[in-house]
Amino acid sequence: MSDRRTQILDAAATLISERGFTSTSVDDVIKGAKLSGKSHFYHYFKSKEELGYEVLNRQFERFAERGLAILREPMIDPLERLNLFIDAVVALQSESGGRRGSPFGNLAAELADAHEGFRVRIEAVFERWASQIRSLLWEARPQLHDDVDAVRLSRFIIAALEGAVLMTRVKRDLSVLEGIAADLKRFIAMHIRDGAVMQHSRNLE
Amino acid sequence: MSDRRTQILDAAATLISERGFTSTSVDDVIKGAKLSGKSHFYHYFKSKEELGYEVLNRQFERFAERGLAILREPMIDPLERLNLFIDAVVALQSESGGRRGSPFGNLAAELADAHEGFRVRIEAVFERWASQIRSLLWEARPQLHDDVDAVRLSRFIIAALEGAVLMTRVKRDLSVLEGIAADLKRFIAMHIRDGAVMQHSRNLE
DNA sequence: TGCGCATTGGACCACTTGGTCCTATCATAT
DNA sequence: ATATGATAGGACCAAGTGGTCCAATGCGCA
Repeated sequence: MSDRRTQILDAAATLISERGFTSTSVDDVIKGAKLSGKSHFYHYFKSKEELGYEVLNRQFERFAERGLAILREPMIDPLERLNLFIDAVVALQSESGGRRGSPFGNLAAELADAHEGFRVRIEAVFERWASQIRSLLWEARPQLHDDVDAVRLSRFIIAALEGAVLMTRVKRDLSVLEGIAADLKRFIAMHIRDGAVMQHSRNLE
Repeated sequence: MSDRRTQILDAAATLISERGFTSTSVDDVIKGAKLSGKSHFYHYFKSKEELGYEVLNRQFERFAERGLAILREPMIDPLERLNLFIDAVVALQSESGGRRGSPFGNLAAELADAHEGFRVRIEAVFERWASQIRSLLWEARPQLHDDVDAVRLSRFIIAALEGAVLMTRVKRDLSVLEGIAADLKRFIAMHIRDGAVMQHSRNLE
């Protein structure tokens, strides 16, 4: 992929995460990516919409590198991985100083009702995310109560994190996210079978 | 307050909850409220911004009627009230068929970073909401573990509900919200002191 | 040398945005 | 009778929107 293209995508990603999709104009993106003019932009993207879709994809891939990779890590106890994943979400949010949360949550709230194309794509993002957590829970099932509903629990985790990121943004206070993350871990721990021990943390002791 | 004013506010509230604040134009509101023209609108509101603020206030008051009133209900066991409150949020969402969630969550995601005026007002809404839950938890403290942190727990409840509403909107599936609501109740129940019983449900048996 | 893509730069398009201003009509309360 | 506020309707504004088109340059690759 050409250099310019990614440059445009990066600039757009920043702007969209700051101001939302509708409030980010093509001219803003052009300024942000230091292009010479409209023709230059439309040389790479056929419309603003297409730009948005590609930004969404890229953002997901980036997030996948950091967040989902942790969920898949084969050498660590699955439930331990889940905690690390939650920590990663907190860390990601910290980087922007508590502002601009998960780019998916933002776009979801902005466009879920208004723009079907985006809604479907965001749904797919959440689904891949959820399925990764589900398979992790499946892997951890020896340590979990028999009645744990992986579908429901995975949704709960995502919802709690998205909600936490949103509140953190509104309150401009990272400790909100930290507190919720800690509670979420406790909620997950609630599903652990009595007497079950994390396999890896035991080895480490 | 004049009839027209509330008519405009109602139309605006609907439009904003459907398409967001930035994507709702003054002309849209004028059409929605069946006004004769711009001058008619600006006869009642000095700017679109002011309109937005008043819509936010109204929406909060309306929500307060339904949701917060339940939290205050003096004749019901506090923890039972909390469950009823969660049910009310689910019911509210059901009315719009799983679409357009909490108007605060929507506006929060859209404007928290971009528009300080809205951010502050939304923060105030969440705070009043949280404080109502906090005082409920305080009331319920005889039934709760000593180490329950009311501030954190109240935030967790709000975050989980906001996140749940968001996911429900994205997935266009009300059962998502219902599942998360059920899990949230279980999480709250986790904080109940061993042997404690809900005062009122006992009376009813 | 020439082909094709990348880049530059700007004119231009129809349309929408929030907002102002002006005039005129109508009812109601003083 | 008169002032006040609601209603109506339209002209107008500067600025911004996404998007098109064109002409002229680079620039490397065959």
